[in-house]
Amino acid sequence: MDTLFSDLPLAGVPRTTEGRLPRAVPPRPAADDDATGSPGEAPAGTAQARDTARADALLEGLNTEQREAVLHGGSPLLIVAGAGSGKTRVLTHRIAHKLATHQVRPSEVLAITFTNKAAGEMRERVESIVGPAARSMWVSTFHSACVRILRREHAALGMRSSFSIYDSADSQRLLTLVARELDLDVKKYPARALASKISKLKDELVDPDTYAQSSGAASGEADQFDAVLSSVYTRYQQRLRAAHALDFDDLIMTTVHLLQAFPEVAEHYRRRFRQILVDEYQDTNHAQYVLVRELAAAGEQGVPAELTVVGDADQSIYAFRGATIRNILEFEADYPDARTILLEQNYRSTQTILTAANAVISRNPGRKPKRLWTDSGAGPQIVGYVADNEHEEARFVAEEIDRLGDAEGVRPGDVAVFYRTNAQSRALEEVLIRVGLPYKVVGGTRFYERKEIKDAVAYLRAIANPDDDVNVRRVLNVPKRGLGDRSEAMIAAFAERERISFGAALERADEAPGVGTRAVTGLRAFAELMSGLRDLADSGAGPAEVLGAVLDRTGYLAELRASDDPQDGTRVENLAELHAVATEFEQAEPDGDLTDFLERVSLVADSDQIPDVREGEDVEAAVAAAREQGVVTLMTLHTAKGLEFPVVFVTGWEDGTFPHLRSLADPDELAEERRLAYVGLTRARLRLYISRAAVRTAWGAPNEFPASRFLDDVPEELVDWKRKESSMAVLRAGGSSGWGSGASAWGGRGGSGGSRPRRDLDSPVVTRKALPSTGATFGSATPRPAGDVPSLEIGDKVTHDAYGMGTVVAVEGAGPNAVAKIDFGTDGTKRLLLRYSPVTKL
DNA sequence: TCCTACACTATTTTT
DNA sequence: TAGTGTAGGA
Repeated sequence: MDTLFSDLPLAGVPRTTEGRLPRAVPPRPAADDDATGSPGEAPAGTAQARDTARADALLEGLNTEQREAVLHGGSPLLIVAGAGSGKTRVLTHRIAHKLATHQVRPSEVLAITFTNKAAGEMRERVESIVGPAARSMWVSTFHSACVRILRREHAALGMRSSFSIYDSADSQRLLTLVARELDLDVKKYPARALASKISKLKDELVDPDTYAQSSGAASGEADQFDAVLSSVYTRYQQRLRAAHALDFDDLIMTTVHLLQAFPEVAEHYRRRFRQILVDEYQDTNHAQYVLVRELAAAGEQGVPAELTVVGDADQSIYAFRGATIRNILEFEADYPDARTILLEQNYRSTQTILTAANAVISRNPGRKPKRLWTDSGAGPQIVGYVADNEHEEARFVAEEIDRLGDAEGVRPGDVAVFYRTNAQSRALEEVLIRVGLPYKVVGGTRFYERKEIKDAVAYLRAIANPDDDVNVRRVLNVPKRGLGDRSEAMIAAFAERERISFGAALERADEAPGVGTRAVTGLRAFAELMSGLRDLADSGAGPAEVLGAVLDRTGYLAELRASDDPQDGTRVENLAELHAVATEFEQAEPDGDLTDFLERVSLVADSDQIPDVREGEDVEAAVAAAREQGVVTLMTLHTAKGLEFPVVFVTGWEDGTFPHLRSLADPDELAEERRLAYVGLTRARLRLYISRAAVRTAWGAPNEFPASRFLDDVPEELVDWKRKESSMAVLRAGGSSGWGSGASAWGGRGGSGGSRPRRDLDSPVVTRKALPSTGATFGSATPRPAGDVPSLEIGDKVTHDAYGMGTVVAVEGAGPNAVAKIDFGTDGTKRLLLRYSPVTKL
């Protein structure tokens, strides 16, 4: 359906619109319109007929509401799109329809999403309908759109156009510098906390001056924390400005301020964008809301752009990052003549799944009623499972995937496993490795957050923007070149005194007081290194070449290659990957310079753009398998938003895991957890599994968790429980009383296993014997009795349940606390606490 | 200046 | 447990 017109020549779309509408914006140059290379002008009648046909075809296969959403015009539109209700389709068809009926030209369209991925998909889908003319639309994330505007208007802001973009790690670094400068107690004011406070202020468009006023800091009436925060914020912002840098939140806030401070700039964009669409509107924060409002305001010509927002308050799961459901709930109040269209028909899931999801979400207070439905039938029951611990849970998942493969031809690529926190992936991974199911973990530590990548990128940033203090200082002594804290502090002090940037001070290192001669030599060498690299970049070398020079000339690569730490091998590969990304960039954008590349890197931290080959994995086999069957996808519930899979496992339904412990006390946070559950459930198309573990090991210690309260909300008859109670619950019930006295009933039992200090509930030796639960000894969180710990020596061969064969390379400690360092070959070298590790001496 | 030992902390995170 | 950051010694 989306490719409906992919075979039609569509050059006529923009051409016939030319001059039809009086526009302040000059017609786009022919280059844009001629992109399809179609020669000559089609006869008007034919073109018109064709356009009409095309527009009509865009409505085919849509339900009534979808059709209305595509056709609506003349006032702001809110599309409340339930999960799986075909929202992207509606959005893309709406754009295509506006184009086909000449209500708008491609260059007048601004479509905003939250992820690059979503933007890419939308662009692709519109392009497949409309053709290459779609390329002159702005389809981008909030942040990219803002960068685009800011680069264009940098002069008005007094910034260089190659300004740096700081990600959250960079801003924390800068905040650490600021905190040190202000002599703050780092325990009392951790950079993390300061960063999050400042981020929130920026989300609310509160600049340092305003905050100084409103917090009372300016008049000395603020409490201590606010006063400190105020001065940190002020200083932080000064340093950003001096470094020609903007953090993520600045991108939005500064753009808003720009539009508000320079009416002629605002006017330009208001004239340009006549059709503004915002996806995932429930995830917008205040700053983004104001940005949209500014852009969609009526300009001097008095006609506001047509605004369409799409969202679902029930899928708002980013309140902790400043998103406010308010924006979507109050849309009609914000835009009084707005029209609201509800999309409730779901095209993704079975009715069983939808009923469960509806039931869970309906418990949220203050929610606008909405019920998803489908006409695709009930489908199979949801399968429930209660495991004794997370390893058992993982084993259940793996076995079930395997079984589905045999019984129903389900491929690994059809399956996704969700969990609340990243740490939960470990148990799952261990088992998947063991049973040989190919998988990938989406999210987690992302490519661009790895140390070596950040180092390399820091060099590039420092080259592109010599005043970028944070990045210059980051690489000053990386790799080690004898420039320690002292030298750095001296230069920083000198820079401060001279009111120049750190980078500029470096150039005059010999003038700086207090720097030893040896350090001066090193500093000078570093300054020369940097200016050599800058010359290279200025001479027109592409990002890949500059990157290559960085890695060579700094000795960074050489140092990694010389290292015998196996991790460093991976680092080299990652850098090679970065180089490949740069090369690709050069090919895709021959005109792009270093700044453009850095912008891409800063704004596209999308992990799934980088093929994630795990350590020790046979690359070719993985790729081949992935191509044929796909791989099981592991990710957090947050990451799962917007995706769908035929088979979905939502694991960890325990109070304390999901809903997360930190949310239990706060009704608002609990409501957000519930929405997260809703998001998770509605990802499933056909088969849905929910599972929980009675005992989960979280940061070292096993803990017992009761069943998630959300489970109570899933109607009983929808769930086929394969196992309804944990072994312990059964034991307890059989013992004396039920839940309440469980802990005491088990108190004092722990001593049986030996001298271990232990909690009363992790006596799995007993449990397992008492109840033949589910088979083989599992996982590593099951401590063995002290006598069972194998005594190992260097050189011993061992086998590990997950990692296979290995050789002991080091042993630390003895008895129950013995730790062995074991080389598992391709799986790397691991440090294992033997008491908790399934290691057997051979 | 660099290395090691210890202490601390520990959601979710589209950009 | 594991990863990170800070403090103190060589």
